[in-house]
Amino acid sequence: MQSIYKGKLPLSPPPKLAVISALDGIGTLVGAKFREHQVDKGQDVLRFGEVPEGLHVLIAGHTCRYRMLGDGRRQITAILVPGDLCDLEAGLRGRADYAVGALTRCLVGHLPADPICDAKPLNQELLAALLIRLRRDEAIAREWMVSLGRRSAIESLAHLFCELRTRLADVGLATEDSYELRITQDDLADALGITSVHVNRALKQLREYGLITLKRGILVMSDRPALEKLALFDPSYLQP
Amino acid sequence: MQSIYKGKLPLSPPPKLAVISALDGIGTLVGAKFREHQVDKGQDVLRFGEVPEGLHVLIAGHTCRYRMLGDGRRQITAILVPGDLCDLEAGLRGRADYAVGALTRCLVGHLPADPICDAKPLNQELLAALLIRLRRDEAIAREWMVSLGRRSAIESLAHLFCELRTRLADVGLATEDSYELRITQDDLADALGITSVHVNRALKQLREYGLITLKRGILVMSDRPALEKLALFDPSYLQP
DNA sequence: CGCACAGTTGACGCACATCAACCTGGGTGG
DNA sequence: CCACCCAGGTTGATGTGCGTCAACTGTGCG
Repeated sequence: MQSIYKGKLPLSPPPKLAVISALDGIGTLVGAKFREHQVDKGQDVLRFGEVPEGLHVLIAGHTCRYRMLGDGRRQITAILVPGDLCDLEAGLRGRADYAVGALTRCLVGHLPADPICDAKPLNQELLAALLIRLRRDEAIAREWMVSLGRRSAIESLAHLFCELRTRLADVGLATEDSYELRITQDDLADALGITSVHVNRALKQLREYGLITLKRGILVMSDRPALEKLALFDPSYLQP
Repeated sequence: MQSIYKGKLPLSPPPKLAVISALDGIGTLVGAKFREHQVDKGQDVLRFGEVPEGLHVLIAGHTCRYRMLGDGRRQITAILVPGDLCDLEAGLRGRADYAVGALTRCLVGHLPADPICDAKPLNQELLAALLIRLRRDEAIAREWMVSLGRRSAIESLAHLFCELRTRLADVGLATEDSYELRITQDDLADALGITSVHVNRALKQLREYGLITLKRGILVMSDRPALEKLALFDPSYLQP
């Protein structure tokens, strides 16, 4: 595991190979030219209601899908890791019913034309690969609903840490028990449906239990089995 | 709006025409022979971890997707209405990471062979139709996450009622302000991530505010605009 | 060196959970 | 046809996990 950011800018080469290989079935994309650009923390990759042009692939950093309620309440509905498609199904048709924002400074690949809808005849392999990703996204969404509805704050937090480790390990960005996580407690709170104050207290608990340490953006699972047990984590939903 | 059930058995013809027409793009399915069978309340249409054979279409009644945690906690991750595919993406490959259960007695259509994966070359229209449904399912899941994480109990309940009205109206099973809803408070609780006692109190509040009545399985929205406002309901996520 | 943002902590309040008792209506069987 | 039965609904009393408010502390960056 290496830091993506040395100093201010992500000038150290992001681990592209692993990420690109994560785009397995979407390999055709790699052939296509896609333009990389940097997005600052807090910026939107896709605004709510926008009709996205093409596809956005996250290459380095973390983005999220989120929705706002009129009075300022925010719910993050997905946290994306390198190799993920930010606006997976938004590109399929119509305007997005969610926004995509950057949780850290990140590097995003942009494919201007939409290769799914534009290609005629439809690229079958691409479509199949897309279906697999849609399916995985939905499985993750289901698991988040379980956390939001039926897990306690500390269980939800532990579960999120376990899920992210698995997903990051899939693209070579996590070891067996650690990874880089530079997301603020405010953002974690909006993902878990609680307040940042309570995220802080739950983190403290996990630390006191000797399950994790989280310092300077590096998460270490000191006792991963115990953490997974506390979280009621069953990774089968993440398998292809 | 007519009752599906007269007496004990759903012998009155379910509103098949509307439901079938809801299968728009999946019209090819209608050509195929699919076997109808009845499922009693509480029975599973698909068990957790099972590899589903073919597809299940809900024709009458309500089913749900749900997940159990080891200690008995349950979270319903989707409520399905006639015209919906119960195991939409489960059929695409592999074992289901959720179960599908009947919330009321229902009528389910079963297509034994999987027309998506088996057909070679892939049926493009069918696939496109399936993508649209996947996309809608995911939009609904996102909105549920917003409810679970950021709406109060009464707002979530109101929102669910609004969502179901829209979805049922799409298949001709709801008027502008009423529909049949024979789901128990226990099931509503597991969908909303709260307890049935609290569902009861939230319902009482909505009744006292003059927004709804719910008697003998008939939900009437006495003041739909006010209900939608309370729920922070924006139906755009349900549009195709 | 100091600003600004993120994290930390304590006191207190509320939404929702828990427990337990009681009600209600429609289905069933004698 | 009535009397029972029991799942589901209703209500009150009390407990608690998380929210709110507010002050303070670290830490990275200009």
